[in-house]
Amino acid sequence: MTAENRVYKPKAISGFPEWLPEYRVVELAWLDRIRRVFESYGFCNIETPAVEEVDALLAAKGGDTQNEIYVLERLYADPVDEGKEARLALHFDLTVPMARYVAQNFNALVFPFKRYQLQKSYRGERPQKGRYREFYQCDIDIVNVDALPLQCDADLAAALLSAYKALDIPPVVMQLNNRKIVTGFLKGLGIEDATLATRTLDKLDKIGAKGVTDILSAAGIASDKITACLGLAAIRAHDSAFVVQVRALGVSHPELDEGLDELAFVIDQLAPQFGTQVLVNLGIIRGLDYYTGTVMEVRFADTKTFADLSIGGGGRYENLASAFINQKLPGVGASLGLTRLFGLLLDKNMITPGRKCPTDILVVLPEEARRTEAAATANTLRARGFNVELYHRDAKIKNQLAYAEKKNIPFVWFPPFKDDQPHEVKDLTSGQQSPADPATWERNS
RNA sequence: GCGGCCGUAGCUCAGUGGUAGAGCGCUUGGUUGUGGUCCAAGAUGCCGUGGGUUCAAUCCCCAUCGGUCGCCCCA
Repeated sequence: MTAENRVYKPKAISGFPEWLPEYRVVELAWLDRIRRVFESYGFCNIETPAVEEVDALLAAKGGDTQNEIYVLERLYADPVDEGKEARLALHFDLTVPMARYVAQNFNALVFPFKRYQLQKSYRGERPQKGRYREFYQCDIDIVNVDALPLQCDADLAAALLSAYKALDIPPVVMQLNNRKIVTGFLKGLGIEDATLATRTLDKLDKIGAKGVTDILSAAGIASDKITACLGLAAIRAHDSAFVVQVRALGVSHPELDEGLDELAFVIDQLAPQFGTQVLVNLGIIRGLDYYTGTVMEVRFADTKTFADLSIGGGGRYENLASAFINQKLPGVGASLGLTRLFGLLLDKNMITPGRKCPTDILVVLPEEARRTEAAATANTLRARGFNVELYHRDAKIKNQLAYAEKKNIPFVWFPPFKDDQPHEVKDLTSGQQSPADPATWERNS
């Protein structure tokens, strides 16, 4: 082995998934179906650049996402240019770019603005199960000026859940809550540090009631208040029956009342269409601080098989674009985590692979002297809408057939091997072969 | 940013202090124009990288890089 034929051994870059053609074709089909569902609810598509200005991302930051931002730089940047151009970074979600887009095109858009985006997002974090550094997000949002009717929360949740239902995946459940219920409840109890309390309650499933109690009592919260919080977080319902259960805890606050009314409205809108696929779960909080009302989270119904990973979610935000425009723009948005969803199912061998190539017909090359003729046959078939490959070299028929077999090409076309011989087509599934005319042949003839 | 485990052929993995193997895959052949099976032959490895211990390291020790799982946070 000499230095010159030494290869750079390729390796997978952790967190940047890529699939084989037979799986990519499935992913593409899913993207198509999701798109169809979103459009069926009247959402229009936009695409924003992979990058935003760093300052724009930071201005609208939500949570701790800023330390996950990938910054763009030139490998050999000219020091003279330094500082002349705004620093760019890859977007970590699609909500911030959308907010910037809405602010920028404010006069040209019609409100309420309903849009979807199917694009990749980038996060510089340590990858692990179900977590990627480059991943598809299928985002839908509704944004309006000044006020956004609660009906939009229900519509958006319906559009999101319908997208999952359009895919060949195990059953999912959408869990719903309203931030105002949680914050109002905490205020009613007189708990000051709402952030700590909500964040801790959000981990209830993971660390258990004891874990939550330990953390909250260490923060100086009285045990009867902790018990009340745990009682709230334990409430589940498929309809507005949860309101009575919350009232029974004996806490009252105007914000709590507001949240209860809102969530009751949303669940009553969704229950007739989705039944038990929507679930009020007052233990769902979600991390992002900018949510102010409805929050939703989608998971597989079978939490044992798929861990308890969220495969999508979103919520209501009162003023998303305040960093970009002096207008009040409330919205509701959600994201379907396609890459996570796909990756989880792939791990479990639950994705049925598609074909390895789109080719419908392989045209056999009988011998070099008949190449022009065979190429003409291929073109005739292409013109009629078939996906056609002409075998790429003069080879034994056996090899040409084996190629078709390996690539899952369903039909092999035999042009004449001798003058005055008819064309023949072979169905590789059945093995049957019969004379055919390239100008008139149909698949199921 | 922190912790656990792991790095041997394209893939999945065995293995030994004296420089390596299997299965799958790949290439070719089993004659004249026909695949999947079967049979035969063949190619492919700085045993992640750097240092240390040793007569000798793929194996032991250290470091480093990479992978993976978890914490944090999130789709």
